[in-house]
Amino acid sequence: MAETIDPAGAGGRRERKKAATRQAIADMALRLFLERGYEQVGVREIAEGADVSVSTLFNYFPEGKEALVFDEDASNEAALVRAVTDRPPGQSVPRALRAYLIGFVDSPHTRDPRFADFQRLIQETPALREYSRTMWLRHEHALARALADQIGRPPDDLICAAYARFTLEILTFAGSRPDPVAAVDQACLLLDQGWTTTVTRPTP
Amino acid sequence: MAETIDPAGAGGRRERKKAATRQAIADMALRLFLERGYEQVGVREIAEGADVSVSTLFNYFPEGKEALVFDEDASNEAALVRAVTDRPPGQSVPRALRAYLIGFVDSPHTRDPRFADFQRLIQETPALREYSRTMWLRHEHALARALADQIGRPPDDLICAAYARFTLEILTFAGSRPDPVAAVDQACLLLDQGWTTTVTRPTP
DNA sequence: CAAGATATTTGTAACCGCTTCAAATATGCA
DNA sequence: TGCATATTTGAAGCGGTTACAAATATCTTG
Repeated sequence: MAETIDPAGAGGRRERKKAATRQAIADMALRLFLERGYEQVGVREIAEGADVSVSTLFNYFPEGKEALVFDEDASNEAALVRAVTDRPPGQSVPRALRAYLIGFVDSPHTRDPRFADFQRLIQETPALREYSRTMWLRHEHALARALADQIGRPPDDLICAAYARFTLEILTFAGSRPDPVAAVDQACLLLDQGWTTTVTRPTP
Repeated sequence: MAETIDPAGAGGRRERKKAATRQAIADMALRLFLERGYEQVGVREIAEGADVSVSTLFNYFPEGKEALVFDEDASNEAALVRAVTDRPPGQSVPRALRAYLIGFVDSPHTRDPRFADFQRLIQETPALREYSRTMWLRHEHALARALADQIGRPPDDLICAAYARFTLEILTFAGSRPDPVAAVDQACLLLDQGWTTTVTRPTP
């Protein structure tokens, strides 16, 4: 089959070149997007700038133009779920999630001015906003199941599903606000009440 | 200037023809979409079927292909806001909104099989789901202001904004569920708690 | 009703994102 | 070295969308 073993990480020359090419494309894309705006830069131009053909570009990013921006961003699902399951003892689920969400809008990484530009680009570009939200919302099921598991309800429990959806939606909401940290805070407060009072009751 | 007075409704021959053309386009589009699926039908074919040029089609629907499906749907903002402001005395805001939302997923209109097909088309087509949600979310600001107004907080109050966003998001959430009525119900329950306990406190 | 001012429709050409495909080209390996 | 396999490439094309100028239809006014 494909893939001669090549254990753990970057081995052959081939792999290295591939990684470099991918990087070159993503870098050029982001550079141009930040310079002149997402819509003002064509995929042909990016390919040109990265010195590859358009075919190659799409070979590396089959998910489309938007994906060029989110290369190696890939917020991972495991961490989200762990935030719930591995929370310090005594800490409530809403608290744990709040802490996790706050990390996205207020952390050392967030205060890097380059990250601010990046964030602004996404927020200003509807296509990127949508794409970002869609990616993030992919974790809905996993979160819902984790929540249900925590309180001993069936994996498809409606309350858990709704709470998961809303929780994830908090980030998109916050992103559209002048003060994202405050927004996350208030939105969490809102959901917190509903969760605790609803969950401490028996299943309907 | 433009528009000789022409009070209240359909006057000249021109207006009538325009309305007819628009209708013909939208009808043909929906017919084909339902028959063979949104992605399997090209805009050129729709124009052909409605006996207009592609230019004309886009002249009537500059918002793009998706808009062909939502012609004269246009859920109106006024009704949403009124659901809050004109609610029966003694009824809470969450109750009023719940009733309004339930109307979307459970009403005589909803049980028309043609509407079910329509709904299924949207739900099955990512582009249409997105478009629909975006349209619906346009009312966020109006709802948030109405809410703030009801409880005497500043128009840009964060809790009101969050509550408005989540409330509107309920419909998209419900749409993705096997039993939308139950979903609306549970989601409303969740938000209800947060609203009442948060709102009955003084501004932070 | 004839004209002229306006609005609408049309065809054409083109751009953009994206896909397909077969022909190079590069790489890894025996 | 030579062959199998990956990768890259260019060209051609599709579907959505826009720009534009040339027809065509409608309305208005004399």
